[in-house]
Amino acid sequence: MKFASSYEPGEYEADIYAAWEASGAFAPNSQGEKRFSIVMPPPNANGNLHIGHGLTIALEDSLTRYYRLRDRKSWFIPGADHAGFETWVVYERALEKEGHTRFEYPREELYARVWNFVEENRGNMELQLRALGASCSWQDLTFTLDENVIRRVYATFEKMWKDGMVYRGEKLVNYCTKHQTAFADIEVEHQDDKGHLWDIAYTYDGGEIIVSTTRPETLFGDAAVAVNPEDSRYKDLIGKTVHLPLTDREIPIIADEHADMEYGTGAVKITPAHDYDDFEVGNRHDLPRITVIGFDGKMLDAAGPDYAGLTTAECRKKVLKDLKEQGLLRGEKQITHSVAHCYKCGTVLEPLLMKQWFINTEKLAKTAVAHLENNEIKFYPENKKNVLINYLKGLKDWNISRQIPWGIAIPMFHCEETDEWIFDTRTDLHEIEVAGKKYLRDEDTFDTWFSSSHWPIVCTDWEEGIPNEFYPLNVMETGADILFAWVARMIMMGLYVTGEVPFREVYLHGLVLDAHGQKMSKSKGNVINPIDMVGKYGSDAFRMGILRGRSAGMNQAFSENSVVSGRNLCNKLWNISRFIQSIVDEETKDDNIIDNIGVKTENMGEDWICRELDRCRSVLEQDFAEYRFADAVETIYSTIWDKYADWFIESQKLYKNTPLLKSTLEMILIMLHPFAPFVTEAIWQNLSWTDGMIINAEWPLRLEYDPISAENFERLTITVSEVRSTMQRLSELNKGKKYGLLYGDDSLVNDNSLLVQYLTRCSSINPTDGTPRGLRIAAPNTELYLDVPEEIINKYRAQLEEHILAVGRELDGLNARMMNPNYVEKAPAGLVKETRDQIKEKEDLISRLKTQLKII
RNA sequence: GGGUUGUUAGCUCAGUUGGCUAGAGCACCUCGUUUACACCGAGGGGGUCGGGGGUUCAAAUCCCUCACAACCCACCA
Repeated sequence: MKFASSYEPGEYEADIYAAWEASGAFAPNSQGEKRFSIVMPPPNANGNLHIGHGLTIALEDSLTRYYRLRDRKSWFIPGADHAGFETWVVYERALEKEGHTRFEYPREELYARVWNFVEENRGNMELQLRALGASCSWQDLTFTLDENVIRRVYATFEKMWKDGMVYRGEKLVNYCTKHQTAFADIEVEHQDDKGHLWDIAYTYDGGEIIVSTTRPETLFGDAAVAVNPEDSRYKDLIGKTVHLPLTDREIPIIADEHADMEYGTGAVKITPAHDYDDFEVGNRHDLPRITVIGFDGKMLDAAGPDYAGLTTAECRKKVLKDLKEQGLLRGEKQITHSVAHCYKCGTVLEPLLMKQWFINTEKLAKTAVAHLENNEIKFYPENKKNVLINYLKGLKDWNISRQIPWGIAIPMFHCEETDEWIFDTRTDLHEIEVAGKKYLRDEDTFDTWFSSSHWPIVCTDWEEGIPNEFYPLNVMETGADILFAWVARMIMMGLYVTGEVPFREVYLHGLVLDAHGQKMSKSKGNVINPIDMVGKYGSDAFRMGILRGRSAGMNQAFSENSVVSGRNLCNKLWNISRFIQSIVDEETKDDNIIDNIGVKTENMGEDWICRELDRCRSVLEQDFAEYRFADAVETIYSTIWDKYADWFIESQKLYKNTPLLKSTLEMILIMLHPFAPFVTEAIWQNLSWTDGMIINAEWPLRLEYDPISAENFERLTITVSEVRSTMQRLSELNKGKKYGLLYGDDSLVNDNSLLVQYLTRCSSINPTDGTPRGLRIAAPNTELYLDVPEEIINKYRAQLEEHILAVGRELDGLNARMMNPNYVEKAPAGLVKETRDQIKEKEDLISRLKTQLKII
């Protein structure tokens, strides 16, 4: 016997995965006409998978396995991300621990060191992907720093450079003085912080103007004081100059809408080099940009000898003290305002002027919007399309320079003599010579999203002019949280490079929250590790559990209970298989093999299960087409448990149709396989008659059955349930007592009396002798009595009367509906007929129940 | 400030274009060694679908409004 009494996932999973991998089943090697291509959002190469990856893999792998079963050339392309900044932070921390800093090494050496660091830590996440059952084509794994990725990114960048979409601009960037790099707007985390608002007097001949600021240390960079042009208080001052405190500078008072009359004193200091709004104001009024804070977060010489070299915090203190001494500090109040922080170290980001490479996104965004509005990409959930379009319509230029060595070097070289920039791919060199002139490489690297935006292109090896079978991807599955950062950019880049959208459909999953709907975070200590779940309940259980009760785009709690129910299903299926195998073994032993007879239904239970399995198949097909994973899991779950096991297997204990048992078991295994690949394969391998591996099996075809016969069985199940329920209630009145069944003019029960007796576990079953006695079973279209002695029925009387009243209330409701002429006239005919039928049914039921009372 | 989504059983969630008595898993209660399975079997309890209004023969579902929650974007001198 190959089947133990329960399924232990740990004993099978690793071997099964190894067997799949060795067989080459993950490659897109079907002979089918259609294809299915999907890429994995690359997890961090040197990290561990988190619960979100668990969800991603459950979704993507279920799809892949489904389409593989449907005989499509299915290609699930795995990836690994160099995770530029993420990895950099981890590495820098490691360096710090050893007592070093990045500034001790040249960039080339740092790059090599991080490469080794990643290489050493790599492989962990790949093992974890295997544990989750990802059936991805490992030989096609793409690393974000692979040769072909860099080549493609350079080609795009060159094209953009030639198209005039790349420019070098001095703009304010979000700068982390700890990590010493700039961030894109999208990477900035805003937090509400407590701060102070100080009022400072700027004096002029014969008066003063009070400005409010949260950042007095930037005062040295002030280029003007702005007031609102509508503000009558300051009308006469516009055009005059004021003295900038603690300096010997005079700055103009200008009129600009930016100054809010309602806020503070209505006058605001303008510091173009250290504030985004002020930068814009400065541009409008042609103000100088005076940088007073350095990249190390310390004050520069421009702040004056007393302040240069201080940190911003020290400087703020001193400025306030000095202002106070001079009597220029006029007020201080506490406020809460939102402040930009580094999402890694929490340092307050400093807006600093930097020369950076920018992509002009106007054309890219416009093209993307046009294709989106043309419905070339279908979104799940649907509303994300409009969210994306709105974002693209307001998109600003994209800063693609990052000041960290770990990434793809920007292929631009600068000649100091001529101040000219040229494109060149020889980024392994620090300096190059072209036409007798010396050029130095820009030290910066690309924003990771710039290279990641090529993901569908590089993973499918798309090349210009060469037909590519797998591009555009069938679907892009990723987190809703990176809709802007990634999905938007892939669409823009796909269109720019290939002229086509990079994928036909987008499925976005939400955040996986903890059991109480809280965001998981290390600091809260509520992080659930998917691999722990796999160890505890098995990979299949985790996959089904995380898909259950989850819909596109929504942040939803992770419930371990759902994983438990997944585990239970695996065991249930295991035992169903164990039972069927035992029947097959019996027959083999008796040398009574009837395999070659072929699969035929021989009784109504068999027709019924064929109908239910066929319905299940068609619901699953629909669910996969529309990405309704939770519904699919629930459908296959209830088909296996509530239908196949509870009714079909039970009835087969009387009628053994072995060929049908075998073929229907194969069918449920195959239908469950996309979600629970391991247990279905383990069973497939243990069954005596199956060939090959289930991963390569074929999705079931439409099943034939007799619908009338199937419907009869359905009726029988209702009758049986009613008998059981009645018996249970009686048993509460008369402990543990069993009763016999008597049937009257009822061909269904008559023809299937043994089955009815078996399923109801009643003590006997006989035809009535013409005069019915006992308690009539309330199920419709049946004449069946429980042979219960009168005194017990008397005890049951009150319950029965209550039941009749309840049915009567329902009947009243239905009658009221029919009395409404508008309903009869306007509701669909089918529905009205249904109501009529129901009324008849209720009336019949009441009469049956009343019979029970009369008999007494 | 702008936007998106949500509020359904004790908990986590379904409910696809309005239409049977609103469903599932887990939890709960009662009974149960019956040719697989106690990770089991049978039966059962539990919801005026966030509040209020409207449209309709009919609303958990559509519209308005209020409350609460989450997320995203922008911004707060």
